[in-house]
Parts: sequence; structure tokens; C-alpha cells
Amino acid sequence: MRMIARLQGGPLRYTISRYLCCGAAMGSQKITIYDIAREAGVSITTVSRALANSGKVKQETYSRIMRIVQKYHFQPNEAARILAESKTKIIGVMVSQIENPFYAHMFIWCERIAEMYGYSTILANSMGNLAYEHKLLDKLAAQQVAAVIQFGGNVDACVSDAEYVAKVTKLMRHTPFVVSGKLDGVRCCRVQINDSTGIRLAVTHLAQLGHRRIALIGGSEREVPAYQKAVEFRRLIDVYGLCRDEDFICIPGSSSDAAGYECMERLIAKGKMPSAIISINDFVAAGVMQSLSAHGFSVPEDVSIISFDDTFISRMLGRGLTTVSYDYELVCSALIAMAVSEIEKRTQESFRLVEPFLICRSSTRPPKN
Amino acid sequence: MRMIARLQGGPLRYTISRYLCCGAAMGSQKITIYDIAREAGVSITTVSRALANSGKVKQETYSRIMRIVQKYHFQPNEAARILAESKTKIIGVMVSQIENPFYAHMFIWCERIAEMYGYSTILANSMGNLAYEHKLLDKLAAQQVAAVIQFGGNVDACVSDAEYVAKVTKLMRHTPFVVSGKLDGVRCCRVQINDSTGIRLAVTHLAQLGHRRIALIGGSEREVPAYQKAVEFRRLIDVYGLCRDEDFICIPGSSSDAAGYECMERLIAKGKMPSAIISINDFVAAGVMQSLSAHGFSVPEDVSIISFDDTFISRMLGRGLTTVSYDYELVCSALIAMAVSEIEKRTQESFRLVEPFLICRSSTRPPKN
DNA sequence: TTGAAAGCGCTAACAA
DNA sequence: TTGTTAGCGCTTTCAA
Repeated sequence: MRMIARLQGGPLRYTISRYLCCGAAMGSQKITIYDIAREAGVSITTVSRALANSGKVKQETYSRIMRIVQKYHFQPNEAARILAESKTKIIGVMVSQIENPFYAHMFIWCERIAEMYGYSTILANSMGNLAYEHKLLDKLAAQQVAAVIQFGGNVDACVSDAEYVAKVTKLMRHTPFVVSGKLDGVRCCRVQINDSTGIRLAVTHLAQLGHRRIALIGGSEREVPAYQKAVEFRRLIDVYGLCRDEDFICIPGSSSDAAGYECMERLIAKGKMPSAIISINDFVAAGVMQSLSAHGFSVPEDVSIISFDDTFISRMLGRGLTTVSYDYELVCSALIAMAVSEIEKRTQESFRLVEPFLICRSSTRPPKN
Repeated sequence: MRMIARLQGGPLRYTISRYLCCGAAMGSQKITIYDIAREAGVSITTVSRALANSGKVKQETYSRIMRIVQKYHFQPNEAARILAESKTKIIGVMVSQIENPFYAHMFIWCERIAEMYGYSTILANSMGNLAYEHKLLDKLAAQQVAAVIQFGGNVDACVSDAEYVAKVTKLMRHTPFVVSGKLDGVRCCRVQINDSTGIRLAVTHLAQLGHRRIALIGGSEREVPAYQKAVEFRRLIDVYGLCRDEDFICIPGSSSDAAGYECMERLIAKGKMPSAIISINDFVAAGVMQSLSAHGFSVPEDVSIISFDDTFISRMLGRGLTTVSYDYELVCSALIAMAVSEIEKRTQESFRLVEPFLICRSSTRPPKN
């Protein structure tokens, strides 16, 4: 152990410049709290207190400091603040594809609601790439986020990736992890959209209109939302006495418009025209409608369509798609509330099931014959 | 000036725990570089070097360290790194509305390309709110981003907000600011999409098909992209001998689907049916098509439509919209290249005009009569 | 109401 | 090849 000298009063360059009296020559140098303190003739502690608005500063001193802060547009260095406080008020929000309006909408709701709690958010966009998701989770951890919320990707998988689970488990030792979906073997707070209800709403609506030849299109069996829908759909076939035909359950492994198009083309090629179609999301619905239109079928005259998610796309397709919608605000409120409660070590509900509802627009009507 | 004692070897708690020999009881305490160093029996410098992969570490030592890093899933604290290096490899990307696929697409291209340069991005989503934009710019500065790229909002305004300009000017003293658009009085690197070319492509295409009654719909006169389009459109009316009717230039002040719908309704109500419509973006186009469809008009049989931006929406509307498209990758490559050049103080081009091109799909054909 | 000093976890210049 | 040490800019005791 040795004794070392430390110049008091801040970073070396400032301490020196103070002695050299060249404080005015700051040029393009970044302003720090030391500059403000020097110019205001107070200690950095006082400036720090003024900036934090902790009230322990004389009104006059406060004004003097703030005037200088304004003058230089001073922005305290976040990295230094985070390091000093050893914590942040940032929630990392991971989504699997920000270009998808479903996730974009969830994200902006998270952003909005987090702000009401005094938190900010940072987006991690995994681009639908499970490997990249690992990297992003590491990055969020490195950024010292106070909590992580995840939509899609690994938390939608029917069988969770073991390595990802291990990583999340380690993370959760000091960082709350909250998901819209689930992660096998991880006891984290969850908000789940009830897909069974969603499919039931859709099928019931169509059955009541008189449809029996109903197809379910889109998604991947390896993802919970699609899997769940398919399971419930199969069950409802008996309940409502629908036409039972495996070709009417097309799970192409993807939820893109291209996938929807392909499925529809295949059905048409096989001569198996359903009277109504339930599409797993709005992209698939768009593809299905392209195919229908190319073959001269109209919606809803020839075929009815119900979609999921109620993104702006569903308003735009045809004369507006009937759709299974969710209270996005509610989902995000619940997620953020859970995250904040965990961060602040308060008790809270750890699971929430959100029930979808149906919005009837102009893509469904009774079958022709 | 006083002499003060400082315990060597890192944060106090580690130095103490070293003496108390309770290193194993780390529990949920966050792992730091000190823990790794202690367990590996080396100095933190060596660990730091191993993590940075600077090559100056013996292979054996390196492996030993990395094994321990893996074991604990150790993530070095970003805040500390940023503070120590006094710089980041992060580019802040500000967009005015991430829910808009145009911006979402730009953002993911920026993300992708930045990564190729070894930079990461953080998204700032101003939600179309100019006041919030100020706040976000401050936040980006506080986060010590290496550069800021902005799409939309203030950099689209015909007349820039003076306060924002002042703020950016201050920021630019140490942080490159690069825009897709322009900011009055700010000499920053810019990439501009040539909207005049865009409108010319659209009008030429329609004129060649035989259209003379062409309407331009959507946008706000206070925003450059729409303004520019309107100016060039007016010029082309003479060039191509188009029908001159002020009602055919509908600039509702917004680019939403609702705005497009309203404009179209108004035109129809006035009995002024154009034979072709140029829509300022895909949202407006969607609204226009809703209105047309509600009145029994078909695209392209009764009316042709050309849209702008070529987002996925344009693929989905009708049988696919003919659209003015851009090389998104090129735009973002140029922006990132400029930003990185400025960060690394290299010379570069400071302005780039990107020329749009036309994608013909199924929403345009010769007029009926 | 203010200030001095220590500490947050990391990097890098310098020394060994 | 490795270690020692100062410093990054801020917050937060503790003392005055």
C-alpha cells in the first residue's frame, strides 16, 4: 500500500487550468460539472445537488448555477452518473423485429408508460435472429439496465433454447426479466395474451355467420402463439362441427406475407376453397389477399377473413379487416409495472393473462351458398 | 492540496473482501473485472487486455481468464468503459416515428451498416413531437454518443426551429450531426433524397400512360419532402399539359391514412375525379384507396395510383402499388459513412443526393376513356 | 447551506 | 508479458 497524491477538485485538466487561469479557453472541450462549479464559484457537490434538484441548495445559488448550465447547454455525463450511482433508470426492451408494427406498437407503449414511472427505455432489435438475441441480452446487461422486457424471439418459442435460459438465469440474479410469453424453467414475471380466446372469438364469429369451411393460415408450430391457436382451432372444429380437413390448417413456418400467399395458392391449386380464413397476423392476411385477388376472389363477397393483432395494416387491407385485437396499453402497463415493482423490490402479481377482443370491420359476412 | 490514502486494487469492497478471504461468497453481487482478476490470479490490467483482445496477453493466461469470464457470464460495465475511454462507438439515430415502416426500415439499415463499421446504434423515437425531439437530443448527448443521425422531424421542416438549430450547433462542437434532410444554418453532412426526381418519375409514368387529370395527395407544406414534391408537380403540369386544378393538389397537413381518406372524399364530393393519383406515402395511399373502394372505384381500372417510399405497405395494398422507391441501403450507407468519417476526423463528401427510381406494380394503367 | 474526499469499474500510460 | 497507478465525471457520505 502506498500513499499517492491526488489533486483535489476534479479531473486533472481542470485542476491545472484552474491554476493557469485559462478557464475561458474551453473551446470545443466538453463542458463538465467542474466548469460549471468554477464559473459559479461553488463546489461540484453544490452543482450536483442543484442538477438533481434535491432542494438542499439556496435559491440564489441554484439560480446562478442553472443560468450557467443553460448558457452552455450542459448535459451531465450519463456514463459517469450511472457509474457513480451503480444503477440506472433504464428498461431494456427487446423485440424480435421492430419493422413489424405489432412490436413497434408494443415498444412505443412501453416507452410511454416507462416514462410515467420515471424510467426510460432502450430498444434491442434482434432482427428475428436467435443468435443475435444472445448478443443483445449481453449488451443490455453491460449497459446496466434496471430490467429487461422481451417480446418475441426466444420467449415465443415452444421449447426454449437452453443456453438462452442459462444466460437469462444468470442475468436475473441482479436484473429483473419480464416477458410477454414464457421462457421454460425461468420463474420470471409474465404477461400472456390468451391466444385460445383469440381463436375462439374468431371461430365463433365465423361459425355464427354460417361458415363451416374455415382455414387457419400462417405461423410456425415452433412458436407458442401459432401453436396455441392451432391447438384451440382443432378443438373448435368439433365444437362447431366445422369441416375437418388437415389442409385447412396451414402452418408454413413463417408469418410473412409471402408465406400467406404461398399457403393460399396451394389451397386454391388443390381446389380446396375455404369460405373463411383466419390469418395468424396482418402480414399473412396481406399475402392471402394478394393470392385471392389474383384469382379473382373478393373479400368478403367470396371469402371472409379474420386477422390477428389489429395493426394499422388491418385497417388498410381491403375495406378493413375484422381482427382479433388486444389492449396494447394494458399489456405494456402490466409489463412495466411488473418490471418496476421488481426493480424497486415491491411485491406484485407475477402473471397476467390478457384477453383479446374482436373488432368487426368489413372482411367478414355469411358464406355465399 | 492534501495527501490521501487510497487502497490499491480496486473498489473498496473487493479490496476488503480480499483481505477477509470471502471471495467465494459473492452471491448476487455483480461480478466485476476485479473478481475475475482475483480468481485468475492476475491484475485487472491483464483481464482488461484479455477482454479487449489486444493480443498482449500470453495464450495460457488468456485462456484462464476467458474461462472464468465464461463461467460467470461476465459483462464489463459499459458505463465504466465509456467513462474511462471518454468516448463511445455508439451512433444515436433519431427518427420521428418508429411505427412508420419508412423510418423503421431506415433504422434497421443504419443498425446493420453501423455494425459493419464497428459501431452500435441507439434509437431515439421522437413520436412526431418536436418538443420531445429537444429532450431526446439532450439525452443522446448525455449518453456520449459518437455521432447523431436524424431522420424526419426538425430536419424535414421547411423552416427550422431556431432553438433546435442552436442546440444542434452546440452539440456539433464535439459531436458530428448528420441528417437525411436539412437544418437551416447548420453546416452538417447531409443525404437528401431527390423528391423532384421522384415526382417527375411518377408524373412521367402517368403522362406516358395517357393521364392528364392527375392529383397529388398528402403531406404538409411545412415539410420539405411534400413541399418539394408540390413545387415540382406544379412545374410539370405545364411540361406535360396536365389538367390545372388547384383542387388536384391536396396538402392536408399530415401524411396519415386518415388524411388521405379525407382528401379523396373531398375530391369525390366535389365531383372532381382524377384519373390518376400520386400519394405522398403509403399511409396516404391506403386512405385514398379506402375512400375509392367505399365509392365503388377500383384500382387501377378506374383510377391509377402511385405511392412513395415502397414500404411493405405498398406491396400489400390492392394488387401491389406502383411506387417511387429508394435505395435504403445506399442512403444509410452514406449517412453512416459520413458519421464515421467525421468521428474519426477523416475527410469525406459532405452532401449526397440520392436519386429515387420507379417500381411498377399493378396500380397504374392507361385511363379509361 | 456548503464543501472535501472517497468511490463507482474500467482503460491506458508507464514501469518493471 | 504483466502490474502499478492515475484518471474518466459524477454521487454521496461526513464534516463544517
